[in-house]
Amino acid sequence: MPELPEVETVRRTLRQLVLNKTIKDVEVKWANIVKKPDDPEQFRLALIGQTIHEVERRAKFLLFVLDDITLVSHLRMEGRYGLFQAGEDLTAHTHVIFSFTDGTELRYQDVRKFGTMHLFKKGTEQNSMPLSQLGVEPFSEMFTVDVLRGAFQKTTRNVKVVLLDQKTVVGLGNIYVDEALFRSGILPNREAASLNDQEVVLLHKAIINTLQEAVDLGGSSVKSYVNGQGEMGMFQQQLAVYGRKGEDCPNCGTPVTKTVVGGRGTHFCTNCQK
DNA sequence: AGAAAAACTCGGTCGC
DNA sequence: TGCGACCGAGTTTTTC
Repeated sequence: MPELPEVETVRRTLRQLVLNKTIKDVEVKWANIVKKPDDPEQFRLALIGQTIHEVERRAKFLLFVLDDITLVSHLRMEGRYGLFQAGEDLTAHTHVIFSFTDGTELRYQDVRKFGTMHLFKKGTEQNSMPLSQLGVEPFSEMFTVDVLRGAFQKTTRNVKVVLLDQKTVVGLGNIYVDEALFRSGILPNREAASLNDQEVVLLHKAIINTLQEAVDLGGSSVKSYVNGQGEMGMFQQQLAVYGRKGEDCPNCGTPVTKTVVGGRGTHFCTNCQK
């Protein structure tokens, strides 16, 4: 579930909790979370003694910047981080534990075990998967109307699929794609190349506004998401169509429709979106 | 080359 | 109640 607003909120809340802490030990309880290096013991040894200098975000990835390595972490559907005291009872689904020298622990919990962690020599993380193919950040000045228009014009895919593809603009997932398309009055299954200039401008603005408002409200707690301090987000209350099949469109009152587009559950208003 | 499809990661849920 | 099939989100890999 975590898309850009949720990951950004986790980053901000977690940052205050772990900055300047030094890793004393690491316990990997579910090895498949760790994708690089292959061997969880190498992962552990590389992290011991490292201090967290910054927590950054790229697309939907969290980056823990350490002394000379970067830990790249993706929460996928239900991954979450929390700070605990050493010795506190282990909560269910705890798969990786970072113990700090001050007696606290950063624990990674993930019911689905879909999350991933990669270690890189600091500065090399952008050059290889999973970060190397990512498009522009939506809040960056690099995200222009022209970038969006260019991506739309060169494809036969529908607009929702293009927006979910992280190679153009990053950070949108199923929730915020549906919301941004609703705000711009565009049907999700429209062929991307069929959008006119005005529609691209509206959509560009809607993407930025939707994500920014969601960040401002701490993300959307649709299923299990909480931030680094265990708090829920508030943006789920602002969702116009996502997860609201059959409910009244907030704009016109028409019941919200749910279909499948690009293999994903897709919500929209047949009256407001063309 | 680009796009579509499949694979991958799992526990929860559904239907029989 | 048991159990296999299926679902889902985001990404990577494979196939077309």
